[in-house]
Amino acid sequence: MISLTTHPTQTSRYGRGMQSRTPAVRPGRPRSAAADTAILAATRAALVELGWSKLTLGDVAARAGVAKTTLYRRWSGKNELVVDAVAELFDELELPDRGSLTADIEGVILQFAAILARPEAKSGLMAVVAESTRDDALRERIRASIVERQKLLVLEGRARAQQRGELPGESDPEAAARTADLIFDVIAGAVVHRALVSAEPVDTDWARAFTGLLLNGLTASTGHPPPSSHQTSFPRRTGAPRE
Amino acid sequence: MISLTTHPTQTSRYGRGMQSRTPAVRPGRPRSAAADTAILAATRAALVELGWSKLTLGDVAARAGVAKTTLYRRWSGKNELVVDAVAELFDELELPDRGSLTADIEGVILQFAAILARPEAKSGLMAVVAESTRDDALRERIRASIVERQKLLVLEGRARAQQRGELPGESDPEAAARTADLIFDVIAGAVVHRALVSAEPVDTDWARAFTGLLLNGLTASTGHPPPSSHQTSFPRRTGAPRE
DNA sequence: TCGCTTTCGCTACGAGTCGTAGCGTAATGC
DNA sequence: GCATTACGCTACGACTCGTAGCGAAAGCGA
Repeated sequence: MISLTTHPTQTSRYGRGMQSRTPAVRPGRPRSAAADTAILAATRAALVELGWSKLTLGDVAARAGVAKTTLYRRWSGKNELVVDAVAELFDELELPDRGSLTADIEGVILQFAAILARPEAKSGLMAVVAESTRDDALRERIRASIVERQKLLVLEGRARAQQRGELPGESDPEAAARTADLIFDVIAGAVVHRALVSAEPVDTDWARAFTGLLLNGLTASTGHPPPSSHQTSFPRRTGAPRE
Repeated sequence: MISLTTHPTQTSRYGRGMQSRTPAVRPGRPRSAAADTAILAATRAALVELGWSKLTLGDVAARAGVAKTTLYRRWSGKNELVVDAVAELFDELELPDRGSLTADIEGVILQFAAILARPEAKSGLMAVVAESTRDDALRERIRASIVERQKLLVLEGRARAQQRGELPGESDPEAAARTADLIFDVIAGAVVHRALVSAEPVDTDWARAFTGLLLNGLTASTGHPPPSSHQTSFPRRTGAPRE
């Protein structure tokens, strides 16, 4: 929660975390931080009720109890506003140590899917990504506030797996970075495609099958689902399997 | 090429290939098939120049040399029009036999990426997918005219690989279908994510690395260096197609 | 308490888009 | 000829956009 009416906001216009070194205190009336949270919440509510295309800034302003001009003073348009509103949904994304690489991957898949299942994320995220194909500044905003945090989970999970001895250490740092980018695109892309394009649920069964594919590959585990135990061809799972 | 002015179009409004058994010939003046192709081409041109958000139906009509009302008589709105316009881009998608599963996968990845690299596909496809999260009819239209054709390639590639002995035959048809859906989401999702979210090129290097991951899994081949160096605690089922 | 500065709420505005209605005309089949 | 449908064109109300201008409010320092 942001402290209320104490310090100026100035995170919204300049893009989450950018925190460009502007003078800490400016003369004049400070911007209401409460208005920021109200606007972003109103934006998500409007996304749920109306979806991206029918969402208007006038409507958002009315929901937030704020003048339309105030909205335009803080965000340059619909795209930037929705990015910030959706980005807050990803604050809950984290990677608790579940004891094994398999469990960690399954966990992050399900967490990511849980966010994507929310209607305000569905309709908002894809729309701004679509817009970002013609707007470099918007893409950078998305990358900094949403994508980068997801990628960090991949790096964290790999480091943890290497520490456990489940994955070999990396000799070439450049190749390691490429591999991490690849893994990230595969995981995030597959989950998004399953949830939004195929429009089928990302449940534990799917997450388990996907994780098996990711670790063992096609040639090993095609069409041999676990007989009755929910264990794949993997020999061991160290951590306690979340009851 | 569609034959010109001979038979009524009636594919556009009812969705590519649906071909509902309407009376083959209706009384009155038939719809101009030439207008259809002109409108769809104009839509793609407008997507390139303006992008999704700034594309207006009035502009498309003007480009196509057609009255705006004609456009509304054939398509119910922007979404449906763009789906049909983008769907034609996927007509070139096919799966020539490249001799091995590895080569087939790499080939389809690069083909798919080549389509996604075109600006009219970039900005249009993601936008309609975003809209489809709140419009079941639109999602079905996308599925029938775009997604299903991609999925067929996966099935074809697997059948070919099984015939070569590169993949085991499927005993349970239901599990086989689930696996095919999984593979499809992984491939299509990863390519889309790489191209649109990460905004980095899908070149042969990336396609090769991705294919390697897909076939062998993470535990085997992370990175280019010799696979013999570090071995994990996991048993490796390699190479030979287990019957 | 008084200025100074910036934000806020409000109203109003021109510009642009939307989707539809109405009309006369063109193209097909009977 | 007839009936039926598609087409081009014009016009329209409704809506959204993004901005401008204004007076009031909320901070800070003297």
